[in-house]
Amino acid sequence: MIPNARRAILEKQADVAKALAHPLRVAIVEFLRDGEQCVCDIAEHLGAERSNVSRHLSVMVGAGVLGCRKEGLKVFYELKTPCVLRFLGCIDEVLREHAAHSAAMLKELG
Amino acid sequence: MIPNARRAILEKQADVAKALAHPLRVAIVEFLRDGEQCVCDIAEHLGAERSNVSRHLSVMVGAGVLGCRKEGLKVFYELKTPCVLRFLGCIDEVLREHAAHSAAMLKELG
DNA sequence: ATACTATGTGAGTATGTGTTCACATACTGT
DNA sequence: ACAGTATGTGAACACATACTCACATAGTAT
Repeated sequence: MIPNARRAILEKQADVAKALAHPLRVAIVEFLRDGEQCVCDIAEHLGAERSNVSRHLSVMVGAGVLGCRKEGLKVFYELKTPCVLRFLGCIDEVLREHAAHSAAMLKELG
Repeated sequence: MIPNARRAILEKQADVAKALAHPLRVAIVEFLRDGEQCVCDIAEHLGAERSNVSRHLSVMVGAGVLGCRKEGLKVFYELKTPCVLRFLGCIDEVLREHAAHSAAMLKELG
């Protein structure tokens, strides 16, 4: 049985993972790899609706993954910690491992 | 605009993140830190329904995060790569950063 | 064979999420 | 003041997800 305090932390941990649990959000994080960007440029880069991008961005801000800064009309979003990129690195490692395993299975079948 | 091949990869990356995007699944990964466990022991440890745990486990297997092994009546699940734990480490780092920022805000207010 | 245990799955329901549209807000510039 | 641009948000809808229950399957043991 898991104590109550632990459950609260588990939820926060899951929220951070959720922040990356959508293709557009992964793409946004990668686009922000080289520095802050405004909503309109992010939306154009993704080829997505601005209002939709705005929502995805606020999800990630809420989880603590992104920070933002207002400047005139525009709002610039940036990665809040570089470890988010290592995060993506871990994901890719899982995918590579998964792909390697599938390839081995295929070879096994002949 | 994002090319089609890239979109497919983004979905897989998001699926891996999704695999960790639930409190029970985070708890399962942490429980498997020290080695494989069967469904019934995982369910008991979490205080959750077996059928529910079984579903969560197959989500993670599908994403390439877990692997499983049958032995008699029981099925043992284990982490497929140690990088999943570094994954959790990154999450905790985001949370610490987030908490530190909130604490600084509070101090700012006096 | 029967009884028992561990696991997985179909169906149904409740809840959450993603997307779009229209509109509100906030700032810039004339 | 006005027009124009960037961003955010409420409402509505479609869709996905989580959970529970009941049941099926597969293995063990007597």
